[in-house]
Amino acid sequence: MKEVRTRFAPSPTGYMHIGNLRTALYGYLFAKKNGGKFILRIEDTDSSRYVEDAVRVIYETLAEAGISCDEGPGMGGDCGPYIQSERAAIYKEYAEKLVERGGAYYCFCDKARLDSLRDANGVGRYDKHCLRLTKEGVAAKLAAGEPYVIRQNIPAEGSGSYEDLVYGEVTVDFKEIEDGVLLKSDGMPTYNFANVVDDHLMGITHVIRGSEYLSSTPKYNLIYDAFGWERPAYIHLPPIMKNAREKLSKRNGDASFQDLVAKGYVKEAIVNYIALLGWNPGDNREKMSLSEMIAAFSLEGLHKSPSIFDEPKLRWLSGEYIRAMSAEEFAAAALPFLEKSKAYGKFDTVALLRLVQPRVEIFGEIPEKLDFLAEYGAFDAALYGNKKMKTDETVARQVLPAAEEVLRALPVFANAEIYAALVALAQERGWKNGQVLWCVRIALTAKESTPGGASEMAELLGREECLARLAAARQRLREGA
RNA sequence: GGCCUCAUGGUCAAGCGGUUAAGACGUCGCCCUCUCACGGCGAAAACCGGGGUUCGAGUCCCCGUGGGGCUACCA
Repeated sequence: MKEVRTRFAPSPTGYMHIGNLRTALYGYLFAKKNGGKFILRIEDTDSSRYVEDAVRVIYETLAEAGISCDEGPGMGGDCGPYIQSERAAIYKEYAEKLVERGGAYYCFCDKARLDSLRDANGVGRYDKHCLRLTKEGVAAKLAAGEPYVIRQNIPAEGSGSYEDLVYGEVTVDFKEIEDGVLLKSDGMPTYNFANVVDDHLMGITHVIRGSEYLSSTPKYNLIYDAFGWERPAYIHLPPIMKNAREKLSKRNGDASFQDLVAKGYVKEAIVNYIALLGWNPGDNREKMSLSEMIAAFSLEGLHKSPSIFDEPKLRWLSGEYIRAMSAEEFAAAALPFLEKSKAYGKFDTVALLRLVQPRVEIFGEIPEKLDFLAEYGAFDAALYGNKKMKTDETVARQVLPAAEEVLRALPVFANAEIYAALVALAQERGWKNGQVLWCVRIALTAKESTPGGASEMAELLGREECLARLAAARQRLREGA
């Protein structure tokens, strides 16, 4: 059995969007599942669309996603170069061969003539005008230096069929296909030609790409056939949608992998989630590592219909990853986000992390969860009111001074001790635990909800700060009365 | 417009002729609980429509409807 070789062939036009990344991921999973190779190829034949830095973004994104390439630009491999703009001579050579084999022909028509072939709606197809040129005629024009393109010679009759591994049999009538340009007048190939030549030369066995190529694949097969090359297996993938009618795209301002990482989603969770968009492992597993995905990957699990990117579910999965992290792993990943919090540096970092780990789903939530610690100030006394805790401003007026005394006298100022002391105080004075704990927590934090209870907040703040805040809160209550 | 293609809860998605139509996210409720969160339990929620085929159809076929794609010297 031949070694499986798949490729990811992005064009460097900007961001690496989620759909693209999923295509890369499936190509990688399929190759690795079958003990094969995963190749990266840069499709930059359209110089007008080249975006500076885009290649770097592709490398970085793949690396961050944990997808490693076996061959590619700067990575070695026997089928290079892996950047199409560096392969121009190869395409020219093969285009000329294809002409000799009758699969293509020179075309010298200018834009005006091409435009005249189209109706008001821009619909119309090339009329094979230049196919009628004699060999000598072509040679003469070439010698005269006339600009030209090479067009594919699509049969006038018949149809092309192939078996897509996810969509099944696809058939397209040749009369639906135009004699498209294979080699542009600037000497560069179009995607329609370069992808075939490269996939063949690079030994690609399984072409994995978006479903937008579903109906143009028959014309690629015509090229394989004209050269006498073996056709690869095709695996077309449905798009990932933003909603029912719009594709996820940079144009729509939708998040890229990098954007999601910047928002604080766990990288592994993003990769895990997009793997699940259009594929399932055959059981109910959802949280899977890359190696588990490789082991479970199968074409049977691929879906045909588009799927909508659901950020809430990604959030949940990211949260699952965060909760599964060790404290050290969490600290390492969370620190850049923690540093943006106003509380950072003012309190014990380890304690801050411990508070927040079970309470965030993405790292980006960390600052907002902790900022209040450093923003303590006057607050509405109505915050003391909570019907379930059976507490209000009046209760607070009694509780706070007593709590202050207890905390001042406490020998060890730590969570468990503080909690025990406050509960004991409640017992002693006939208050409900909640009345004491709620009032103290509110006085200490000025927040209705906090990432931790009264005793945890107290420990974090430290005795001195607690006493100061309690005193201040008590003072305000007095003024309010 | 023509051609290709898709169609199970709000979302992801199991199902491959006979099921009380899984599961997950989200939503709601309850429990746990020093608030929040975590965790536990539970609920509501789906086969796009119409024809066939069949004893029997979410599952097969046809038509319609709706979505996506292609129809470039973009990929």
